[in-house]
Amino acid sequence: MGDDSTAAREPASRQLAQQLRDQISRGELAPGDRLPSERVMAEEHGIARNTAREAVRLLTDEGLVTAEHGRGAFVRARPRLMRFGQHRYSRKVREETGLSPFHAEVIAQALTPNATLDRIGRVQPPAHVAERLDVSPRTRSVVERVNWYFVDGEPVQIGTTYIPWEIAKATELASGDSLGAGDLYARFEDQGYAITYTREEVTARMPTRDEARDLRMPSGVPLLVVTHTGLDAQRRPFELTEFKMRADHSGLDYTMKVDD
Amino acid sequence: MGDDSTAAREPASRQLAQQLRDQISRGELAPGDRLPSERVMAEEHGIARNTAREAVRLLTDEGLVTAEHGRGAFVRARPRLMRFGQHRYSRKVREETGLSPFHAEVIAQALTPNATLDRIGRVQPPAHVAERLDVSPRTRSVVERVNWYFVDGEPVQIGTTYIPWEIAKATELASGDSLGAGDLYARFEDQGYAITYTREEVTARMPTRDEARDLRMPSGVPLLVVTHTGLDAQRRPFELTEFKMRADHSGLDYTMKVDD
DNA sequence: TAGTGGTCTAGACCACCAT
DNA sequence: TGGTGGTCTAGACCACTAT
Repeated sequence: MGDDSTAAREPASRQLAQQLRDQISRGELAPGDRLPSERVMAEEHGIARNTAREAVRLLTDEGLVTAEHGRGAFVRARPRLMRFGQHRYSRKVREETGLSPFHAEVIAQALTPNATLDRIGRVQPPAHVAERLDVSPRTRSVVERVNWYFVDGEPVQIGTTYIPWEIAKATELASGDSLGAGDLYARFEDQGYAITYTREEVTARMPTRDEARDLRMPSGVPLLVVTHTGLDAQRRPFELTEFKMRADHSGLDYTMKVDD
Repeated sequence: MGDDSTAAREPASRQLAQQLRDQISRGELAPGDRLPSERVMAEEHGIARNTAREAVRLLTDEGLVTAEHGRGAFVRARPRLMRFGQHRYSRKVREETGLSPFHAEVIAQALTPNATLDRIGRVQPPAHVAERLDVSPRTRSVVERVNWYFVDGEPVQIGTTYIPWEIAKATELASGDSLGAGDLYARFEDQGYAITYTREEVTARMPTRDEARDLRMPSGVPLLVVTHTGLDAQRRPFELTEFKMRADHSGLDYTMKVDD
């Protein structure tokens, strides 16, 4: 802060946190650098280790720093932000590359994508899914496909796709077999559902412990939750995917026409 | 957890946190309920107060609980989520209601909106703004308008709008006077810029201390950051607004046509 | 093995809120 | 005033990483 009378009223842990924040913003501590150890900072500032520890915690909660057990606390390097927009559903992209939207987007950024089908089954849809897909929530009437998405080997997104059973049955969409060229949306087109509109509902929240573990998320990183509904030319919904993305790796970028 | 061998390996603070999580998800602790005090939980579980405190902290970091100094720790009530979409820029909505996009949206949800112009000035645009507005970053060539948005008296969004000086000069856009009927986008239309396309870039991150204070954000709530660019029919950018929204109050809801 | 962060103890005092 | 969360101390042992 610089102002003595103000600083003196601040708890020691916050003063130390502010000092570290300043060093980071001035570049004295660069991304990837290790902070002094808690014990060292405690001794240097004449405070208890727990107080220094609290300072580091404040910074990890802000997403500025990540602590690694046994190694130290490091200034977070901002990974390249991948931006996903509505053109990931483009037919042209699909036909020209034969790739899924995710693969096309990641390759376009000169990184290495990978996706795996983690789980597939026939389930009762959650209420918000049933509502958007216009199916009954009380029957096992949708196929659920859980996909994990990786960039350079690191998991960055988990996508759960729900497809009405009437559409998916007797196709690769329900069987778990390879989806073939053009991936998911090409198979929908085979069934007469060409994706024409997409509704994207976006929220953010902190991950649960399980989500943080699955996506190897450092603390202080929120989850971006995108509920995507695929609609055909008649605006009939035929597919819903809920994406959970690490907000430090992924963002969204939509360009759309404004309603009249 | 229920599984002794697993639970025994979990630290006491996490075990207590999990127990509280379970009580919340079972409804035994309902939104708004106060948790037992740290001292009470410590005694009941035969642990130190700091250990019970750590359990509560884990829950606040997940956004499940908020602690209030001197009062207690409470199960967070999920406020109604407001959804903002591209129709907030609709000319029809504007002309029929005479309201700004924000006002129209909040009133539609039966809540009370309020917005104030906090600051206005002529500045050098930040690099990402200059790039998107296609103006030079080295001159004081954009008007910056900082608006605060309130729902039922609570601040929920801060929007910073940048307008090229050539467009804003000699209009209410630059003077800080009332914008009149139809608000911002009606004034752009006066200048020959009818909003036709909108580009919306969405990311999420934890708030800084200042942002958390300004928006009175409890810990464990991320910030949704939306960079909106307004484009006319020729896809010329004429305005950029960066919204910072409390992710627990606001979400986004876009429906758009998929690119060919 | 030495050094790091992760967890925990058993206290203490302060700041805030309700009564 | 008594109870709450917020901060702090001065230790301790454990779990993990690197050498």
